[in-house]
Amino acid sequence: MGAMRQELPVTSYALLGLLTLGDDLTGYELKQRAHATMRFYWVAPATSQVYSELQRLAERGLVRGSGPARGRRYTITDAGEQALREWIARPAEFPVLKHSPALRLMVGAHAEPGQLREMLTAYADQVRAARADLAAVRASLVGNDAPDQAWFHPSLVADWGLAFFDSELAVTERTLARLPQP
Amino acid sequence: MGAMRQELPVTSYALLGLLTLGDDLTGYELKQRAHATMRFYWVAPATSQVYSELQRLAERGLVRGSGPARGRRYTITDAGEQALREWIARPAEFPVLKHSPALRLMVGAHAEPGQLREMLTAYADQVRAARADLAAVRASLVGNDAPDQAWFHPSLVADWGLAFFDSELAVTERTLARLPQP
DNA sequence: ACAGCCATGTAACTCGTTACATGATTAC
DNA sequence: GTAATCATGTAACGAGTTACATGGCTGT
Repeated sequence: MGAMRQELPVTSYALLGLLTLGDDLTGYELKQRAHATMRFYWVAPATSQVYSELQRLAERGLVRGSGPARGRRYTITDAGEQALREWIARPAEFPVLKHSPALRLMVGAHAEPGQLREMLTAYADQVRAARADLAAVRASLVGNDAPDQAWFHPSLVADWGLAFFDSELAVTERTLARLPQP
Repeated sequence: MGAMRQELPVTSYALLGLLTLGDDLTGYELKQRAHATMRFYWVAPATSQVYSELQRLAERGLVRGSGPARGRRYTITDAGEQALREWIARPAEFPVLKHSPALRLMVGAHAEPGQLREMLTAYADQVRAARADLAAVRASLVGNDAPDQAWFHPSLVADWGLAFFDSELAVTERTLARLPQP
């Protein structure tokens, strides 16, 4: 019967991907996991979206829910794994960055003196906090992150994120040093 | 006459900010400028959105259009500059990254061998191309980028973007080296 | 008993996109 | 003359958000 191969947004594949790591999840747990890990290099969808996305994936036959309506656990199906493999093979979109501190810096000529310094130091603090969160995630993968183990690819991505945060910190400090001193 | 201080999305301020650099622009030119510069750290809005955004900004009194309907040029108003200053002073949102290559890497366990290498080398090429585009923008600012000159802040942002691309390139290569060799 | 977390959804809305339409001007 | 670029929009749509509603379970 017809494959009903409608296009799905990337976030659908992201959630589908989370279901391939570890075991079956409820919608609630999936939302938690997305927030804990995926938010560092993709957006973490709103709670309501996780549920509607799961329904759509179930309609498409890419996940299967089992158990009572409350506490129902979702598993990726063979068709889901197939769809995921096809998505991986497609050319990757170029990353989209929405960098509000940089945007503010661009119009910094209109800021009061000192405002940019404040903004950048606050940003550096946020980056350090995010980096610490991600470092904790990365630490939890240690011991199972060899090339033939389950957390190999997730740990590659976590390291990527850590490098991004390190780069952001370095640039922020370099930029602070280039601003007119108070 | 109440201030009609409705919230605006960040993209509105981004476009408003572009109008403070250089001279008045038509919608068409604004779209070009956004694509040439802003896309590196914010999304470049679709053409149609630029026009509707300009209409909204005009309704709010933040920009003023003058001239015939065709070729009309928009200037930021005093109220617009005020709104921009207030926006700069607000706490900056944490950057949002939608990193499709990293997302694919996360589920790399389901990819055919070699697929990840292909994806990452293709990504590195894209990054190099984007970096070259941005480097050209940066070069055009040289000579007017001292702290008291017009392109000081834009050049800070351009350098930020170049550092981001350099970091991405380095991480991509490091990740390639960690993948099982073919 | 009450707070907080677990768990699932609906409704309304905004942002931003693609596809399309239209026509003028410029380059070759 | 015809292709490309300049220039401005409308319409339909989709993704994703916030606000809200509902109720069970758990710890204190």
